[in-house]
Amino acid sequence: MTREHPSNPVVLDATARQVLQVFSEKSTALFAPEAPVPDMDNCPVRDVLARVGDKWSLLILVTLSQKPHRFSALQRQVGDISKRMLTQSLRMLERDGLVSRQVFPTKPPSVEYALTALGEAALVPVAALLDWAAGAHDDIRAARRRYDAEAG
Amino acid sequence: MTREHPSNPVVLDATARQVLQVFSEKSTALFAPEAPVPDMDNCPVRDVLARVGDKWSLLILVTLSQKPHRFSALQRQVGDISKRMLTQSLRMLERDGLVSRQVFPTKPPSVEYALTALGEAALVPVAALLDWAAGAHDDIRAARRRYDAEAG
DNA sequence: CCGAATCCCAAAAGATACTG
DNA sequence: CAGTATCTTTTGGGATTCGG
Repeated sequence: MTREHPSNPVVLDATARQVLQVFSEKSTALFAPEAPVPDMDNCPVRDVLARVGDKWSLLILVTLSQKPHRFSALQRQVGDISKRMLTQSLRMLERDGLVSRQVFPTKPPSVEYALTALGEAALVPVAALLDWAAGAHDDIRAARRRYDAEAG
Repeated sequence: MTREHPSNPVVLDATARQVLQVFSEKSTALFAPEAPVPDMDNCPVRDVLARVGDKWSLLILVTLSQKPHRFSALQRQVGDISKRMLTQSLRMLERDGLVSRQVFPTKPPSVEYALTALGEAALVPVAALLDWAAGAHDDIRAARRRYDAEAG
């Protein structure tokens, strides 16, 4: 399988590329005299990738995409997540407007978490990425075997 | 802006959802008596998300999508990445078959990194995700302001 | 039942110095 | 130039305890 240089010129469109420039915070870090805030707030990609990349957020979003869940039900469904991380993850998702939190002042109280419209929209490109990942998995494993074989 | 429950039933297709089930390694962890390998190898999603989620891989892939780069050029382009992390990230990307590494035994030696066909293919769904992130950024920031305002 | 607060460990990643 | 080796700092995340 002799691999030639892929010469397709462009993969990313202009928007994506520009967005990724912002992904690196170097420029603002260099220009800021006192670096007021490492402005995570100004970078859309870091925002979204921070959620996609962490261990639990995606799993929570997917679970909620099936139906709204209460805290404990959510924990059981996800399985091996601690209350601490579940709370923490939910707070971040709620803060970003991807998940809604509604308290029912019953006794004992119950809290219901659900996806917002924004949260559902987020899952669309994420699902596309996962589909690609599923399809490319064999290629990746093959590449990995090759690599590990020739250079242990 | 009163937000009602989003009631669109399905966001993820079957493949994506099934794939995400595997994302959690709980089941295998529970069933394995001695847990031989936490089989990262058998989970396509963890594989790909591990790359997408970390700080540098995406930036490297995008930089390489413009043209092949040598090691130092790549480091300068990315900006604030250390040689250590650049090496480490490149090794993972190479191992997964997303990036190729070609050594020219000149003196001093030079090494050229480039995207493989698989690497370029990966950028397609990634770009879609980034586009969504760029579009949703305003909504996310707005949600964040609201959240921080009402519950400092 | 839902969560906040604290402690503590292990992994990730930056800084620095050295090598073929 | 293109890394490797080592050290230190930072972060993520589990366990436990407490409160509303």
